[in-house]
Amino acid sequence: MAQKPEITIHDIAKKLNISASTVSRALKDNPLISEATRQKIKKAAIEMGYRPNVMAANLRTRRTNTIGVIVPLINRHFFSSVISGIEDVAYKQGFAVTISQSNDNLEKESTIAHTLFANRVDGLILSIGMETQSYDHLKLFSERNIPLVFFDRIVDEIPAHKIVVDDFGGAYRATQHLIEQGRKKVAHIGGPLNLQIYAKREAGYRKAISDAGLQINENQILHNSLTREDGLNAIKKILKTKERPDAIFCANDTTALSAIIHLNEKGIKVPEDIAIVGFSNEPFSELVTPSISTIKQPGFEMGQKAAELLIKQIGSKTKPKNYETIMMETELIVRNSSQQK
Amino acid sequence: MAQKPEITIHDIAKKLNISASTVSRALKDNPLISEATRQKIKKAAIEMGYRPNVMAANLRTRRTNTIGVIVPLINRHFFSSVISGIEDVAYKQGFAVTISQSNDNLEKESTIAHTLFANRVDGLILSIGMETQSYDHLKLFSERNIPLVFFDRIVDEIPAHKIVVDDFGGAYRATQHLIEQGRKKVAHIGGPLNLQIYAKREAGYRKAISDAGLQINENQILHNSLTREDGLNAIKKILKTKERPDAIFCANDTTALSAIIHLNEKGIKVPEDIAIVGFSNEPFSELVTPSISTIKQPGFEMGQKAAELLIKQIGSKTKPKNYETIMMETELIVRNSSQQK
DNA sequence: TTAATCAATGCAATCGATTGCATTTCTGTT
DNA sequence: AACAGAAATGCAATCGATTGCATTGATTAA
Repeated sequence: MAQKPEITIHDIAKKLNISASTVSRALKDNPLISEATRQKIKKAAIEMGYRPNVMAANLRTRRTNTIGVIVPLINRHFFSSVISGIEDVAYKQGFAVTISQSNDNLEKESTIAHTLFANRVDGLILSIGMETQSYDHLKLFSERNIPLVFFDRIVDEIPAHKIVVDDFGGAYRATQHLIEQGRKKVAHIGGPLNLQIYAKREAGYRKAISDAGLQINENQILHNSLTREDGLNAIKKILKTKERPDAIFCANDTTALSAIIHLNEKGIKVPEDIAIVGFSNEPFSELVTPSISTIKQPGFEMGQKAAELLIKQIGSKTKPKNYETIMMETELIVRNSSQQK
Repeated sequence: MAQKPEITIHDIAKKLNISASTVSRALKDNPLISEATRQKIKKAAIEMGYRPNVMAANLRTRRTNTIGVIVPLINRHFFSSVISGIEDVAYKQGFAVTISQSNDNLEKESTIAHTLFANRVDGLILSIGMETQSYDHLKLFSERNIPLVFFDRIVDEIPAHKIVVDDFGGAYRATQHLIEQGRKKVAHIGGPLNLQIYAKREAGYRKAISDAGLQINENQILHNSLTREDGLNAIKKILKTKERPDAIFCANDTTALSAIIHLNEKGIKVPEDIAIVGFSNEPFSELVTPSISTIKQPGFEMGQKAAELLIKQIGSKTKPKNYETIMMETELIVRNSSQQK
């Protein structure tokens, strides 16, 4: 199949009447090799169209200089920001990054993890899917001491560095903001509680309500997978409850969007009748009418931090004695869905 | 560093007092191996926690079962749809997919291409970046007969299968639609002409105008990189021209969005004063007010098709005698930015 | 001049799985 | 019991780069 034959260091060696070891060293700028031969070898390598076979090198060195990244969905703004942050740091340090998406599907997540493991990535950065409640596919990595860094959707049970945002604080702040707008009955559309982030967002919401001396209506706290459709079902359900709320804190922007669209259609005014705050600052949140108040997460910086921690760990021979959990600050962005002009 | 030692087929072989070749064959379900030994070996493999070293196998077989994908930006809806389509087909056929983004930056695109090449991906699917005008990094692949499939932003000079949408037709249809709304002066915000897609969109636009017997105002055809900012500059420039247009065909939704937001701010009514059509059907296009009329591209299907063609090519020993260019249909979606209610 | 030192290069094993070919072990037939 | 043929297994080379150790040649010190 190959028309141009593969050129190996042996071919270069033969042509120059030297040994393959010398070629290998010269190409790696090993100082043992004299300047003259180095030049000669590099010149020949270029002329002959030499392309190193990374697989062979990796096999020998047991390193791939590759970082695996698994996210639920690559086209969520938050996740793609994190990926950009990871790439930013990784490329500068000479690591390649291979990105995969689990589609929030446990089976696919597991397949990907096994593939990355089998390909011997030097480390893994991931945010688990919504379905993920068993972690065998991740233990693979910890058992073999392959560095692992979680971000956002982390797993408590597995010791590793973790980068999270202050979900509790963000949710607290969001809810408090609604209360400051004079709202007394704040509902909540939340995510699956097996994911810590959603548990924390709900906790922050609850704390803000009780700190304000208000009542929680348990019928108006819903849990689902936070898709567009889930959001629609949730808002419908909420509207059917006895005491209609005057505000909703949504655990993501997608459900906030569903709610707004449905309320618009029903002629229920946002924010006058029902004020809404979302979470994540998806790009669309500023484009809808009314624009969505939301919590901004520093995705790019999280990615950078994750990559830094991972690469540091890859570089060190020993297991870190203690694992850090880094919590990044969030920011409340007030837009029209929660505040009257 | 590794606590659990790596288990190889040799370890299994030693333990069972058989040869490594038998182990290798058994694990690959080679029919040469008797059912009994196969069972025994698989059992031992699991017990001992064997994990195949893909690098070693790849080195030997010269295949990686991996497809590389390079796109300009992973968080564009169109591109992520294509990626999902690729994954859909690839995973079913046992291929891993590694995704990279060039950020429309030639240098990064080149680095990625070299990395993928060095890692011996079995094939490459890509859509080139806006800056890409030299193709040395892609010739790498064609020279070594590594299958290559382009989609959307293709390169004419390189022989390969290509999947495109009917940009000309889509643009023609979009412009025609504006004309059907009674518009006589249609401006165009276009992309860099070194990319065929933008050249074709412009051509379609021009054809529609001339077919309708209307005049083109060359001052009102602008070219830029189609970012949010570029769009803003473009609309400002257009508004300054002598004869203000009554419609704009934008080569993507992002610039359509910029235009709409700016016009909203200026109090110029969309679509009454200026009607707008975009391209790509980004998710936000239905969310803005007014919602953006646009051209929908079948991203998922394009990805599927690209993966199919690529995998077929990977499987065959010989170079295809002729390369296909598959053109997929687009669909005009009429929303409020171009049609009064 | 000789031994000691250093710089430059080469040898050969190694990483782990695969596979063409050789060899052993069975099975059935006469 | 002997043998052909099939079935199962083993041997050893191979993929291409890396690297510890040995060797060569050159330089310096004594």
